[in-house]
Amino acid sequence: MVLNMEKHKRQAILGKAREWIGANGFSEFTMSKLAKFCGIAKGTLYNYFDNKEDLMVKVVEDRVAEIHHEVEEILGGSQEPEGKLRSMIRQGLAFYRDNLDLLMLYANEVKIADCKFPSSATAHGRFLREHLEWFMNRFEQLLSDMGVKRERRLLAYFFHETMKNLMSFNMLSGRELDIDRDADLLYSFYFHGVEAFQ
Amino acid sequence: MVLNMEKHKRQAILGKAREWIGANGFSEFTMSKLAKFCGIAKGTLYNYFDNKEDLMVKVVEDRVAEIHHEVEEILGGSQEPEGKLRSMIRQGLAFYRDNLDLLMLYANEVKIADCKFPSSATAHGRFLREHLEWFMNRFEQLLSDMGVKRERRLLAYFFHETMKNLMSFNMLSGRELDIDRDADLLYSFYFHGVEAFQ
Amino acid sequence: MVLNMEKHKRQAILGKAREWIGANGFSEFTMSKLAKFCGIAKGTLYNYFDNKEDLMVKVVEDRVAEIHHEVEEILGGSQEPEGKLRSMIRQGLAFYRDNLDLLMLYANEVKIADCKFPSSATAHGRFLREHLEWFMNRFEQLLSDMGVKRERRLLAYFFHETMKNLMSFNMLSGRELDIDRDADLLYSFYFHGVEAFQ
Amino acid sequence: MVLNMEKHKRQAILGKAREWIGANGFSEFTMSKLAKFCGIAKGTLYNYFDNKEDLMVKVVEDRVAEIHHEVEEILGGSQEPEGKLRSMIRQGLAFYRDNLDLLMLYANEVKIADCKFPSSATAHGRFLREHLEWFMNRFEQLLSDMGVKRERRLLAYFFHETMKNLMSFNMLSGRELDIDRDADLLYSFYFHGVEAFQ
DNA sequence: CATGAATGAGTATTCATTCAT
DNA sequence: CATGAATGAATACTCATTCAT
Repeated sequence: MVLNMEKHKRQAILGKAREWIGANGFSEFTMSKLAKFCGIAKGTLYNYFDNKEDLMVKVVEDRVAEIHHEVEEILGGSQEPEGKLRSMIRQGLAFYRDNLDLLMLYANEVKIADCKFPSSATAHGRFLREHLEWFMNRFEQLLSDMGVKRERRLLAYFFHETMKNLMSFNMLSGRELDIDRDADLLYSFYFHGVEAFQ
Repeated sequence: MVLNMEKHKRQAILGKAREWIGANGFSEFTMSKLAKFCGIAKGTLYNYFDNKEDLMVKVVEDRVAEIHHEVEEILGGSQEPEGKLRSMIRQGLAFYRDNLDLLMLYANEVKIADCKFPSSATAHGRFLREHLEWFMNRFEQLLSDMGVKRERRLLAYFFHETMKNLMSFNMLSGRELDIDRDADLLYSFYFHGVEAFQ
Repeated sequence: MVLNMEKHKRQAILGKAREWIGANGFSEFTMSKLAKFCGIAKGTLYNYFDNKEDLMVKVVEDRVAEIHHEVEEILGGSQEPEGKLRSMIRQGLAFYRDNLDLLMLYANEVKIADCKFPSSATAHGRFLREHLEWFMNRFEQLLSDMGVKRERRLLAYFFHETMKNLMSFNMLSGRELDIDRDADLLYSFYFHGVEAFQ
Repeated sequence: MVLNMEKHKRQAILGKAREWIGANGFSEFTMSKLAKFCGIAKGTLYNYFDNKEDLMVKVVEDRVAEIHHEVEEILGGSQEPEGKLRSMIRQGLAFYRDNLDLLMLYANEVKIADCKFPSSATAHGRFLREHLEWFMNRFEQLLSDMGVKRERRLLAYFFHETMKNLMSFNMLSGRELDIDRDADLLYSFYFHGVEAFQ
């Protein structure tokens, strides 16, 4: 019961946190603001989360679990490889559309610096890198199925980043996301390169 | 002479700043830490730079000028379009190899958040975005020369990002940069897509 | 209740601030010193006041409201003009006796400089000047009732200042305030000038 | 020779300091700004003055000497007392017109607080208070000559302050100083009080 | 003497975290 | 469990003063 209630409240807080970050950006995020936004006391947050880092990990955690699940469904399904690739793209675009803050998190927190000096890495940054690792491992298999012979890991990474790049491009240039059009574009670019646009 | 000394010290501080940022990431960067890292007093920094923002812009400024110059040389040269593309890749890789901290700056400071919340944008972030704008404008011409009919702006952005992606990938996975090999890889991926690796 | 406690502490801090300023003057006043003087942490001050300016305005605000009220009562009453003038003097002296720090605030913060350089004016300085304005407007009426034909505004200002001058004189020369005696003195000087002392 | 040069430069710096303070107000005054305004190095200032306090005393010193001299001339002259009083007023108004910064200095630095806590007093504040003391002593004699029987010291103080009050009033209300008119006004007020304006 | 780079203590302010209620 | 007042270390920045050249 209590645990249940606890879980509920925890989830409610996380939802609010996402909402806030999505609306106001990441660097302005503070515990006070979150508490006020949730309509609870600052101290209460610390009953549910060890600290800000912990909360930030949890903010990401379940949505990353969600991706894991969706990716598993697509890659473990019975479509042709190309169909899977297209599905991956559509799912990725839809996901980032609904979780724009994660895009920012990725941009800001999956830091190269953390690789050189892991001690200074943030917990949520580490978490995101672990997910990236998992994703690349998983995606390499698809590339293998598609007959890709070399550099599968790099290409897996490119896939992950290129999708974010498209979202970033849209944001930076004020272009609207159109999943049908943009999924096609991405597929063409990723599979055939610039050549496809000649 | 004195001016020379001033310039020297200014450059020395900027060098140290780059070193620090390269090693520890951007968001942890403070004036106190830099002062200590330089072995000078906090106040001294303010004899050379108006404020933190100013210093951070200066950290980027001259090297961006350097890129501008090199890019102009390649794109304004007499090579075939494909030759130019290859040269751009080699130049870009070499540049990032020598200026690894700029990679982080880009990752951390060309923020999507700043497009949604421009008020919170930093001066050096704006500076980098302006450079990006310039680069894309310039690169679109090459794509046009290569006969690319559609989505040239997006593809220009992809070029810029893909190069950084390769560098990031190397860092994240501990892979060594090999300009010959990696330039070929990038050319293949960018021009022909994943297909080229089948 | 809680609000009550809050208000209490807020008032306690303001009281301490007045005490400190009364004892040490205004230009030396800092948030650190106040915090230490209150025996609380620096950050705590910011739980009660937005910033130093805000605190300094609040230091003055309620007591100025008090003067407003008392002045209205006297000037709006049914005494003869001369009676009103005498009452004003007694009230003013009593007020400054009980709020010596305000004397310093006036001396230091209703700055002539702020008129020449309004950009550098402080919020509490502006506040005090607005009160002065109000007072002069109000007092001009009394002078009119007394049959004063010319220079009423200047004379209103002289009234305000002369009262402060007496207080300052007492402080500077170690003379004790004696309201009966000093009210008479002021009345004589203000109404009849030096002549009255011949 | 050298001493002469030294004295010359010292005076030049003091002149510049007055000019700066008169133009920009007192609270913004810093050694760096003065050095730049003089076109010399910061360190040079310290060859001529022990510290900022010392410089600020010297800024006042000679002009106060000037007043001393003028006051002596008037009070020691052969005019009738009333003539002397009128001369004092005209001389005072002219002096403050030409040395507006001293008005600010008086307002800000002859602090009541310094009487209660002399340890925190500034050197130039002390200097100004000493001058005030001298002035009051000197002026009391005139009042005596005019047949003033009581409260001569207080009235001397009032004289000093009232003159400043008129200047302040002009500044605060944007009124222009007109020495003929304002000297008459002051004489009437000081000698006959408000009564004279009925 | 003149210089001006270097200093460091000091200023206002923020914010993650704790703890008595 | 919930609260929110209190904390204090940290941040960017200033400026009177010193001292090697």
